[in-house]
Amino acid sequence: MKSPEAIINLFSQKGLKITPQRRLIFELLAEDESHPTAEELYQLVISRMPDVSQTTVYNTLHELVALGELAPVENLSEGGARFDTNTSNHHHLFCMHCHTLVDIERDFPDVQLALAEAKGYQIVKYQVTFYGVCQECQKI
Amino acid sequence: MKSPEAIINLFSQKGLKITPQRRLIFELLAEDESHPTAEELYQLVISRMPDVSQTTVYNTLHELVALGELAPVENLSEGGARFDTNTSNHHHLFCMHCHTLVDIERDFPDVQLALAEAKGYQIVKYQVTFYGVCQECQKI
DNA sequence: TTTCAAAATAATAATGATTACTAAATAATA
DNA sequence: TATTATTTAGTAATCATTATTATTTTGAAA
Repeated sequence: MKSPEAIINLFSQKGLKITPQRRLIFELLAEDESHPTAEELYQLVISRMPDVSQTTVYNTLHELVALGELAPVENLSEGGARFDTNTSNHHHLFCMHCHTLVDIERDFPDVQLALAEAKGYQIVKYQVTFYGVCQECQKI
Repeated sequence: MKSPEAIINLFSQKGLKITPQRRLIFELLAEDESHPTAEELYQLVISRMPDVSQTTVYNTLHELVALGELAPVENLSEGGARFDTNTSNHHHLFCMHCHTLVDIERDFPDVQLALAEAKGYQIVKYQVTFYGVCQECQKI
């Protein structure tokens, strides 16, 4: 995700206010690659600023998604929706055992649908998800 | 999905009982390609057999998934998890506007990760999802 | 066929994630 | 500094799903 400063500028431009709670959330997300759920982020937040409410976390996540700086991720794990701080088009590696999600920064240029195959859909993007078992879970 | 008769045999073999409710669910799913949610299937069910409970629908869906005859689908729409009656490895076309999901029966043989790219994961399968706008939604 | 144990059903309550609501606190601007 | 719109925390409400339980039904055995 963009730096906290960049996000702060964006929020200011849109007339959204900068609060200490939001500052902290921006900082936590800037260094995050774990595709956290709202709850996971909330736990992180209150470990540093104990009185922040869930509402604030949900609210800020929604603002970030609305601004296109954060993306909801399709996922199959429990515990709620996950968010991706990497909003560029990329792909995923999913551990079917522990539900960890890892980014893959590589293109698959041959993934193309012929016009007939697209069934009238106007294609915007595609996403490849690899399902497997991560190194840790293979040991178990 | 397999024919109702085939599913009935499977259930019998496993010691699961065949009820009129389950018969109906098997029939509805056999001819379904809409990737329904539990709720959507429940509505279909009660339109034909009004006293069936949600519990029964959820329960039967779970049994089918446990037997590998039905697959939960990753999805980004609201209204709960979707189920796929096509359990073979295939790909999807998703309308970002109306959230319709359509199967694509074609392979992308070049989607392969080199050992280093797999980051220690043991890959089981991969799934390509195309995001776009369906023909109906383009008109709006 | 009747009997019977195991399984399934319907109804209901409980849970977990998320959204809605609201009064009080705060940020940003004049 | 005063003002006003926004944000916050707390709470209740909602939606999808799971758990619980008493009753009913299935399917196999007598």
